[in-house]
Amino acid sequence: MMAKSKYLVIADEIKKRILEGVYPARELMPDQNSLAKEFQVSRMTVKKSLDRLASSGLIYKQSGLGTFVLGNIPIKAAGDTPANAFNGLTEQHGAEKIESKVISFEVKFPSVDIQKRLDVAKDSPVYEIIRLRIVEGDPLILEHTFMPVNLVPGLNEEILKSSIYEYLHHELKLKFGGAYRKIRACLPDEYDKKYLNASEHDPMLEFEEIVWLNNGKNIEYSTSRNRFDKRSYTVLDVNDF
Amino acid sequence: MMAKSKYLVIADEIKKRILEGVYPARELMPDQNSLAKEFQVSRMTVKKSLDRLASSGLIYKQSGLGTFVLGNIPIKAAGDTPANAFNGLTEQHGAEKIESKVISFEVKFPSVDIQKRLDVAKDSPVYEIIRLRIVEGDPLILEHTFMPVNLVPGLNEEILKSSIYEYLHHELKLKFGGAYRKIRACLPDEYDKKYLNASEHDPMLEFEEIVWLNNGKNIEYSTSRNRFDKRSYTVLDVNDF
DNA sequence: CAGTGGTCTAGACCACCCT
DNA sequence: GGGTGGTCTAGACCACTGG
Repeated sequence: MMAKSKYLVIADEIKKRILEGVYPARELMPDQNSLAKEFQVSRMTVKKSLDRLASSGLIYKQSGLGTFVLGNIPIKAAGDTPANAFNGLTEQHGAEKIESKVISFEVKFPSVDIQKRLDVAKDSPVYEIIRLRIVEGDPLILEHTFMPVNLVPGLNEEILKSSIYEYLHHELKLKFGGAYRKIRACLPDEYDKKYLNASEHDPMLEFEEIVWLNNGKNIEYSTSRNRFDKRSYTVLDVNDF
Repeated sequence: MMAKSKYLVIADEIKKRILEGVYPARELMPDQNSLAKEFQVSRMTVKKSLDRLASSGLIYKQSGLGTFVLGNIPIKAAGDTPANAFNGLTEQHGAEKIESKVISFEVKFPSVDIQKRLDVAKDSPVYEIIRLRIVEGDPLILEHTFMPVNLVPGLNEEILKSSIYEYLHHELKLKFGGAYRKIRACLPDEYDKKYLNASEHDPMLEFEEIVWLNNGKNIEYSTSRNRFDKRSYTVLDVNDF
């Protein structure tokens, strides 16, 4: 295991100083040369640290002027669910609080749509999984997932009841490369009514996604739904030009 | 104006090669040293180009192995609306296709909530604007916006009918620093029914956001709604560890 | 004008992967 | 071992900002 990079250590330290008010919000913080001298590193390394903080929305750099500390974001709350986050529910809430009920677990040949979305041949089997995720006794999300069998050997109900991501990462040693998600509102269907206690006209928030591995192979296509009053998604957008 | 940086030029060229299939999907592309030699730059510069492409989801780099070209994203479509994009509707659709109807345009003292969200004093006036955005004759989005008057002097109905962003950027020379958005589903209210032709039980997709400038000052707090069947939002998430 | 951040270099060492 | 990408350096030049 490699030691933590200098630029990460420095980024953490600067972040700490910002959060503690050592570098106050809405003011300039020390310039890159001073920081480089203080931390005994080259300016490039300091810049890399600042780039990180800038892309997380904590500071804003302006050539010729300096580096501003930005303020807190008023509508940002601790319970927010970032729309770009890989960690499944289990990591977000902790394994104790979460429970998974397997509604359906089948293997089948993929439909034309699923062939396209997972980039698999028509005779290459896929799992089709429907799971209800329950947080602190409250039914939260209904997941409808497809995964190629050849990429996920040995999947079973026991795993589905705990954490698929855990299995993929630690047992199969797979690494995610990225994901593309679509968020929309929709009407409830029979499953939503049955499992999420949605009434006839409760709006549903739907989350459709494709996840791929670091080798480019698609590992998952899924649609997840939750009741409109249970969950929203957040996005941070940082301007970079 | 500065000339385009080398690393941007190189990133564009590599992107072009990927899209044209010179570097085929799901295969390794040339290593950084070869590219550095080809483009007559240092390896650091090539790496910077590749970092850009990696964070846009086009390639994936793995230490010790090489750089993979990733494939197309199946559910990604040309008409997708990225949840992280600053350009208003006008830029997304082109000024000809879009029309804005001003439902309400007022100046008032901010409520306690708005004081917090815009970080303004209680006696510092704010604009409250309700606009209906119509694309190709179709009512698409109902926007409810608050902006501090002192940051946006001279706002008038004429501007509201065309493009606020245009005014902010080109007339007032303001630059956005970032935005934080929450996406959720909700029930239609009277405005939605009246202006977006939502029926009693049509789910609505709501987009709540705060936008700040590069100096950290909050320029806008708004909630926008569209009918569930008219629009969805997309997010690209790239794994970086 | 001096100071800022952005870019770029040539070279170095490292951890990692495959053989 | 040989090749990959990741990090880091010491220094350089640039464009932009402010006084």
